[in-house]
Amino acid sequence: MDPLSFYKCMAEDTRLKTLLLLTCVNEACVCDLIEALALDQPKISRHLAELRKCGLLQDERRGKWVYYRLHPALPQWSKAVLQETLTHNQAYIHTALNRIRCCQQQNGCC
Amino acid sequence: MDPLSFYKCMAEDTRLKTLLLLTCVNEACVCDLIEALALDQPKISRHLAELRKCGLLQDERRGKWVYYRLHPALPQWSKAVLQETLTHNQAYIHTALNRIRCCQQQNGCC
DNA sequence: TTCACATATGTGAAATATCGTATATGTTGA
DNA sequence: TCAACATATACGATATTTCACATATGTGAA
Repeated sequence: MDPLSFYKCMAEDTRLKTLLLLTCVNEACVCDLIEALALDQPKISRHLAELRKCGLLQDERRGKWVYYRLHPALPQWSKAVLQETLTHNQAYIHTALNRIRCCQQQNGCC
Repeated sequence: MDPLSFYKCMAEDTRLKTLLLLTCVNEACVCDLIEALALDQPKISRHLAELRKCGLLQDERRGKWVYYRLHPALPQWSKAVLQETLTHNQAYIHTALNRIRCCQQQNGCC
């Protein structure tokens, strides 16, 4: 994971929020993210695809749903960067975080 | 310093290297950076201007030269991110770092 | 096998970022 | 006041990113 591609991934609102959410909640399916970020499906999917292709996210299909999480092979320094950003920028993801937690409580996905 | 603008600044090669260099060497004048990154002057200046406008860098004129450093008011979390990135990505700035140190040893600027 | 649902992707348009070149500004010393 | 140097910026051209919309793919249930 070279630093430049890493930060290019972080340099867009949807992707940054997605990465921070997944730093916090471990995993989420696409429909969780659609709800949490209040965006349309193709937009989310496209950004997820980019994060996946860059090696930041891992996807796993379970039945009809696809779950995303931070890639386990993500280098320690980039995990630390994500964690530091998350911890000190609560306001930035506050709304999305609330929504995704709400989503995930009523289990059954969305 | 909202995280999105911060990471947009980090998402370009010249700017990322500049930020990492200044995390390491405290300050540098424009001509140091031109040498270190082996780029033309307008390109460096333009990126420095952007980093300055976003509040990441502080500039200070001393005679003919303008010195840049990380802005003292940069929030702690972003300094930590820079430091973490620098520490674990030596290869990425190795060449530029050698060049700028060489530059700065023969004092008199460049 | 067909339908409904979840997700992914193709495509061209629009927005944004970056660059090359020329030129402007600010400073020092003669 | 002028010349030389360091740095900044204006501007149009080009490259890159993002988007909207349509459509394709994959899955489970009936």
